[in-house]
Amino acid sequence: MRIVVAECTVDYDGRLNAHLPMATRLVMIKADGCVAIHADGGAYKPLNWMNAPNHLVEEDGQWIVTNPKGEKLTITFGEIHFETSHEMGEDPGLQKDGVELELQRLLAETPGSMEEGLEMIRREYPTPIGPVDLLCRDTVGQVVAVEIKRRGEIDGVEQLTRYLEFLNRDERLAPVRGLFVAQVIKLQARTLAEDRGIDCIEVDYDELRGVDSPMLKLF
Amino acid sequence: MRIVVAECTVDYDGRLNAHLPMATRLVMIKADGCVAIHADGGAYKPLNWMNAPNHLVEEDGQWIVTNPKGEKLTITFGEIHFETSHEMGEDPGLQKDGVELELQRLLAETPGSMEEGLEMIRREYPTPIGPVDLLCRDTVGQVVAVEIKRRGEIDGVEQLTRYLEFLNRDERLAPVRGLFVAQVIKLQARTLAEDRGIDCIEVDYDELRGVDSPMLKLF
DNA sequence: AGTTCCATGTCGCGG
DNA sequence: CCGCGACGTGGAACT
Repeated sequence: MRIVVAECTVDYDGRLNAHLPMATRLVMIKADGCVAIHADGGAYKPLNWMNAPNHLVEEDGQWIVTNPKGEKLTITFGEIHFETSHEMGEDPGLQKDGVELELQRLLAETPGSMEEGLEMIRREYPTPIGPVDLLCRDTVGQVVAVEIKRRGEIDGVEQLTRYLEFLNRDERLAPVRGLFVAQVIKLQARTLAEDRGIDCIEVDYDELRGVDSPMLKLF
Repeated sequence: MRIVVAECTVDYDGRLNAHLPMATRLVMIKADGCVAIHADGGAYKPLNWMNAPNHLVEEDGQWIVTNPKGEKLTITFGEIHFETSHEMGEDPGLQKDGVELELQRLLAETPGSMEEGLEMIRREYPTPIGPVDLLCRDTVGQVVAVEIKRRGEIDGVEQLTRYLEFLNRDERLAPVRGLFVAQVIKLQARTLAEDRGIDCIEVDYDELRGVDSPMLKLF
């Protein structure tokens, strides 16, 4: 990784056009050739960047970065305050825990934890406007469409409503009932859901992991 | 801005849990206190980060970064290869060109480019739930509500649907027809739109700019 | 401060 | 490779 702290102006010409006036910034070039220009504040997102793969030409106090998509980034340097370079090697990568897919997997394994006696028909059940997270059947034989979110907001209710509309056109399934499941459901989402006859359930991630644990296999 | 190149492990405990094994990385601390950890490849996005405002405690080869939301980032250092610090001052910021507002302006000037004979009634036509991008009238005198996006997705169709619901309550306008315009319209959005009787049109930005160009003023 | 919506989103998965 | 949806979405504009 090459690191430069310098006065510079930057011009991006690609999906849109953007310009940065002369100021002191950090320019970072990673081993794979991607370039990022950071200000000393704001956020983790750089002011401007070019992702790999791309081609870098250095000339005359200017770097011209181009990529196969036809985007172009031009960095014009003024005073260079500092420059260094380091070999860092491959990164082992990030390990994540506790995201939506995990939640869906856990619930698919124990549908009864959402509602007594609920049974899985299929995960990711396809509709013309996208897959329903879970399709289940309840104790009286009615089909239940389940939408799972980590955080239950209005968008999720809208999504489930659309699925129900399509599913209910299928006479082999209708009438289909909706079930909105999340770790936390916001009041507005709950209100809208209940207004549409959709049930809401909050689930606890750690508890689910417990229910799902190998411990149970002891009994 | 403080820049450190070092061996480190990182643990994030907040909206989810994440862990980075020991490896050489770049740790960046900006003047506003935000922290980002970069590998030497991938994209511009850091492997892990904490946005301002937050609180940094240095102790014992460890940095512990916390924020008011209760998130916590722990960086544990091994060998430190390099460290420096620079004052960079306030950044003048990015100037952009060619986003959604521009698209709306161009289409408002040449409504006929969306549909033959279409005429503008008003831009940003107000409704109780927000302004409709364009309100037009077609060749047979019917009112047309236009929603413009750079990328046409399902959310945009929902938005237009809500507008139409309100507009059609106004007997001076009803019946109002919907028109969904974007540079690219995704299949699912198109499916939903057409299911609701909303027409979809894809427009080309460069072509519009051409139609709108000062060249035309020569004739 | 809370909410909504855009983004050069990025990222990962499945066809 | 493209399409599609989630994301610690982030970040800005607006209420």
